[in-house]
Amino acid sequence: MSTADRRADLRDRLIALARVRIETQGTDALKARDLARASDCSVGSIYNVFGDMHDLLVAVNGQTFLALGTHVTEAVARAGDTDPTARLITMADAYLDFATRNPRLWRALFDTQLTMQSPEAPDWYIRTLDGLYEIIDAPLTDIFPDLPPEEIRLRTRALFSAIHGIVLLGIEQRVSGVGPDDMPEMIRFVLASVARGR
Amino acid sequence: MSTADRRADLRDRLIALARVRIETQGTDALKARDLARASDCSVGSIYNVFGDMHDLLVAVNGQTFLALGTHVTEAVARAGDTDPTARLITMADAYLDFATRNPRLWRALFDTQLTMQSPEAPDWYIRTLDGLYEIIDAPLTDIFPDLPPEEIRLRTRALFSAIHGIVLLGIEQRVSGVGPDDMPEMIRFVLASVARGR
DNA sequence: CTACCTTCTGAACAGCGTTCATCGGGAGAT
DNA sequence: ATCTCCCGATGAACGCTGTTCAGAAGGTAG
Repeated sequence: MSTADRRADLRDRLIALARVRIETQGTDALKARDLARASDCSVGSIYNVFGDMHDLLVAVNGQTFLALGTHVTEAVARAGDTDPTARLITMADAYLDFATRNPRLWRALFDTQLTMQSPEAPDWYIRTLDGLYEIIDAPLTDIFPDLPPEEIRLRTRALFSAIHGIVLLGIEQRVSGVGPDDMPEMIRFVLASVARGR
Repeated sequence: MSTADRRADLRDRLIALARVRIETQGTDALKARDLARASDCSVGSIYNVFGDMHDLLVAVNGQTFLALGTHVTEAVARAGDTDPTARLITMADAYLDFATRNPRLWRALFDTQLTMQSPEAPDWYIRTLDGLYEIIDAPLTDIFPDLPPEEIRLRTRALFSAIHGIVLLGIEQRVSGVGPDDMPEMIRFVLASVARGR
């Protein structure tokens, strides 16, 4: 077993352990010493595999982001809607469903402020997000057939951000009186309005 | 000068200093020792005034939240729009403007996860948010005169969350290709669609 | 078997929020 | 004015972080 293999092994083990920690206790539960103990290696070895703890969080987020993408994509494929409005709602519901079932992993995607230190987003991030955008572009193009692609994309980003905001504030229960039961109705209100605005 | 007065004084000084720290360097720059040095007191005194550092952050957020509320309210009053759609857009633009001009203070409002430890939101938080909701209710009632108040409030929360999402992802530049220039257009797209859905 | 290089190790370091035994100064009684 | 006493202020100390790096351990080539 080569050195590279062992490093890859440790890397996978650390990511798996880190994901469990985040899933069950949240991002703050990622501790170097705890992971070293659980993965049966020294704290120093973690830094041979990841530059720092933040890199490990990013690695977990990469898996989460991919899982989120397939969750939404499969929901759209499964529903097989032809009506563009229904397709938008299916996607938003799938997004809400993923966030509801994996609240801490989903939160972890956003509570790493990649805005401050590293302006350049990772490549996989751009590509995965772009894949998500493309499947939103499709129904929007059906609804607004006369708009140029860049106008479609602007609306795609607006809708994604809007749904994200509804899910975010809903899940955090930051907004008084918002129960999880209200969220599908809120999603339908926004998406149906947009679709009707043809 | 009584003890209570001195405590109140220190409290105000600490809040002011903390706000400057957050404004210029972000929430992570709130350090007990740094604040003690700057406010010319001991670290222990901070804990005589605030239960812990988180309480201090909440105090700063309280001021920020009030300022945000008046910023939006004044923008609506200044514009004096009669058209409900224009009023919604004025409010959303004011929200965006506040977040753009005070990005770190605005961020600080949300990166304290009040979701985990303290389920009960502070009283002032509920009341301020409710005041914000009421001024959104008004134009929405104009647009949907036949809806009962609770249906109006549901749409109010949906719109607030949606605009919040657009501003959030726009300001963090998390979403690839979103420039600050696009955000007013995205806001208008969502709000105009909703208003047209009368 | 030796010599060398790479990898792994965990004690050590700097810094954090928080606590609490200790101290000092102001308020009230004499 | 002086003495007590008590309560708020203090900052060293505690336990916890992430991160580093001198040295140990181990594998490999000669």
